[in-house]
Amino acid sequence: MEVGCAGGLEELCPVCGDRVSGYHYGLLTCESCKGFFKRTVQNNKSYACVENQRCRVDKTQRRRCPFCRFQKCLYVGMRLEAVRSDRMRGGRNRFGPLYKRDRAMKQQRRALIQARFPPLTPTAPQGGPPSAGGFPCPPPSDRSPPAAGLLLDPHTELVLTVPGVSRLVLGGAAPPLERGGFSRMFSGVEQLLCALVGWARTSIFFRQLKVGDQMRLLQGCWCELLVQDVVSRLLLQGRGGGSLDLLPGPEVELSDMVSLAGPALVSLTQRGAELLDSLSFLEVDPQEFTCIKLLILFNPDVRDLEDPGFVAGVQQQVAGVLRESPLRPGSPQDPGRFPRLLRGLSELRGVSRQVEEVLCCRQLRGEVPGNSLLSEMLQAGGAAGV
DNA sequence: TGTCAAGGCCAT
DNA sequence: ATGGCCTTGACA
Ligand SMILES: [Zn+2]
Ligand SMILES: [Zn+2]
Repeated sequence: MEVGCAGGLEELCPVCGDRVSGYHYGLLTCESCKGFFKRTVQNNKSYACVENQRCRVDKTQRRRCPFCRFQKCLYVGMRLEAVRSDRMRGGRNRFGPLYKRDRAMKQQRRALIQARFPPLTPTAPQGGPPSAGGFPCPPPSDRSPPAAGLLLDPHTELVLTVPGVSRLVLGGAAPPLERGGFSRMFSGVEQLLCALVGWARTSIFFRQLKVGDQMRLLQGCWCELLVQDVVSRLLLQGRGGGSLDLLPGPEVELSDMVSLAGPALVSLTQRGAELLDSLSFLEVDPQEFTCIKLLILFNPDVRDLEDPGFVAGVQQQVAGVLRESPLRPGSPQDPGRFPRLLRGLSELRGVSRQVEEVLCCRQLRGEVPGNSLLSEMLQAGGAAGV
């Protein structure tokens, strides 16, 4: 458990809460989680959880369930790529600059905080906000414009470029499925998933949840977020140009697709096309897409939430913004628009279920690498019965 | 040349 | 299998 060294950083390991010993595989962690992550990835170990993937991982219980420990490692952002397959020692990797920036950021923030509050600052993020009433910044009193501004986080406009995902998820399968096709898509999905987790964690409401609830929400909606992200990117990029060239997939004939990928992907492709059609007709704008993303994330129906009331509260607020937001400055509010958007959302959920099914099949065929975020998400979803 | 994250070692 | 401590080595 680490011999105590005075002074040093007062930072805690995001996985188990033990003392941090430096940057390891992408972020500050303790020595034991560093070793655990290394062993797991190097030896390609896979664990099973005898509970429901919800075990507490802290300094005293971290050895009890390696599955949940590793799941948390991935969740907090430890990077598989930082484990060297050639086992080369020493030197620096491509995360060096990231560590440097992170250090600078922390120091800057520390200085700022100390300047403001000389003696105080125990750095309290929040315990558990009660329910509906406890929103810190925006009392729902104000009218729509400021509320919208507070709800939308700055990462909204982040555009992720993930080659291959849009075509494979919504546009059917690329022909060379057997060699490289899926693994290319997998890596795209993995990156996107990682980015989506990062996006969620920038949300101020999301950060007020306990980590357990954060994970439960993401395990419940990762695939919907994935689909939504791809859809919104296609629509926002495609507007202005010819619409939706990507859709049937320029390279693959429908008949080829049936023989190559089976009917499941074809029906998925068609549903995806329908979804894109209806949303493109609605001309959903980026702000609305962000609201939809938040509605997807804050789903109070997810099982076993510790604080479903808070999640429901956020959901209602976001829905309110979406319902009342003044759309284009010129056009009047259309009272029928909000229901149509919700209808689109439920279509999206249907597509998501099919995508998840396809990915799940891939996993059963052993095509999804273990030790991946995608694999963890699929396992959690399957175990929960969704 | 010092730094410090990667991998290795080995008592527990 | 775990985790505290050791060695390595690209980069500044
Ligand atoms: Zn730890
Ligand atoms: Zn567990």
